[in-house]
Amino acid sequence: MVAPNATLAVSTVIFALRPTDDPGAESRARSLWIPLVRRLRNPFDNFWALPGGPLPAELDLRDAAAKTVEAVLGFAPRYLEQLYAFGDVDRSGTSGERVVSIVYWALVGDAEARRARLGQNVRWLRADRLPTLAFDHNAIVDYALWRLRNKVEYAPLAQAFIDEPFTITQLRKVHEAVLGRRLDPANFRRQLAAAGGLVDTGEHLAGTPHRPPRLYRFDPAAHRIDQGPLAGPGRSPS
Amino acid sequence: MVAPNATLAVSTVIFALRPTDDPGAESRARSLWIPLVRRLRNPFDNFWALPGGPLPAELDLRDAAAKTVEAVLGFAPRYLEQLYAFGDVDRSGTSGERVVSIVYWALVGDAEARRARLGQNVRWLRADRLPTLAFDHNAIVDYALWRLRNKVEYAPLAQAFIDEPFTITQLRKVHEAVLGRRLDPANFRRQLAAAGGLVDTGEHLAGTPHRPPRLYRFDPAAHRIDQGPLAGPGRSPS
DNA sequence: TCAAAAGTGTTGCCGATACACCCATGG
DNA sequence: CCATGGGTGTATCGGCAACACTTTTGA
Repeated sequence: MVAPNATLAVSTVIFALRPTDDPGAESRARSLWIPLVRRLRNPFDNFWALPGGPLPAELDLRDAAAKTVEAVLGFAPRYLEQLYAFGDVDRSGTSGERVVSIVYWALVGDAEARRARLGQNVRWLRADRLPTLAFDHNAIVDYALWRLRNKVEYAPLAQAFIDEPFTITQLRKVHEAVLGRRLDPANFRRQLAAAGGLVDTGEHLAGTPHRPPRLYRFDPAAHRIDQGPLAGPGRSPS
Repeated sequence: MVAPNATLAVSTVIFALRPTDDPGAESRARSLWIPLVRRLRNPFDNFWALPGGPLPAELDLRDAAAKTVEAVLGFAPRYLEQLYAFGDVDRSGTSGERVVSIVYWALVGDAEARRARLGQNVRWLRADRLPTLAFDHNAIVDYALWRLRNKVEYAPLAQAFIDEPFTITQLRKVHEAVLGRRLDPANFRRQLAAAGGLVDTGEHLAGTPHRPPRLYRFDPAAHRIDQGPLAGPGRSPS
């Protein structure tokens, strides 16, 4: 038997799509936000930090991350994937004890995030305009953002942000918010159809000022999202 | 201060290219091999396992993985990247204590691997024909193999297996061994040139029974390989 | 009937593949 | 001069981006 040799923490970068809330932006524009927790002790007292904590002995890593999301927002994430393990000796600051953090990233639904009641020391902050965070958390968020922006282009992640049924344009707006650029509606539609898994409900969204768009769902069987090496089938070894 | 809550281990999947050593195969064919360590105690007594051990308090995660390679083979890896953190509660077997393993994967040079003197309880095994290993190590190796085969197609990994200078064909043979399929020599050459970083030494390899092929190097400045979120520049956030 | 979004069609470009072909050397 | 691998050229295919165009609704 070997003695424990470091504190193991699990933290989570939780992404939600929320109104941009910017003086210059359009009123309906949305962007990526992250809930962060204010630290109440040193090191980094009063700095914002990723939610998380020591790994509970009875939980798998993934379950610990899911539990963090529940604790912060009150509901489960729609998507959850391990990001990276950060464990440099000096990452707790010069005087702190050594902590190895296994970081997950999560996506939560639009409607749920709107309803969430955040605790006293929790606040939503824009993912791309963060202040200096505690520890190495700025670098961690940047990496999670990079991963999200990459993966959304080839995996069906965007569906996690919105409810079913949805219109193609709603899904496109999610992609545009994540990627930060406009996408061609015609080509987006074709790519989406080619990827498979899209199911036409036959219904249409009413009340728009223009032609009513079709409403779609995703086929739950097809295109399950890979969330790690043991979650196959998907991109992982079969 | 929080009490340590689990044993943290670092293990490494070390890939080397070695002669296939198969009755049916061509004499010059090569394939992927991994050094494994025989366990000398329960659980999984006498099973083969990935090299590694508890995280030393004074080492970064990456350095711990590099040190494992040194300990097993006697030299440093040419490439090293974090693979995944495995930490399910029951992964140590039903009776074991909980261990969270942060797994790295490494590539080592051809010539160095040939010279390596393995210890008593270490042996090279074919990566794609492994027996049942200890713990969840079969799944880990499969995931590392999947990652290697993916990444070799878009990142300059193959150079890690061979010495400079090299011929295009030598590099192509590495790709073919890793991917397990033939590649078109003409197209491989063009893809490689388009990727950039290839430097013609102006010299030629003599002694072949046919037209002497050109010898190349890689430009060390260009195309540094991304080995994680903090190793930029590369595919990570800049 | 007009504005604007939904949805379809068409074209051109670029990269990858397949494969024809010439080059250079040892035997 | 022949066999063999080194190396270059080229036709074709398919995916993707750009954008023209038609459809459908509310106002």
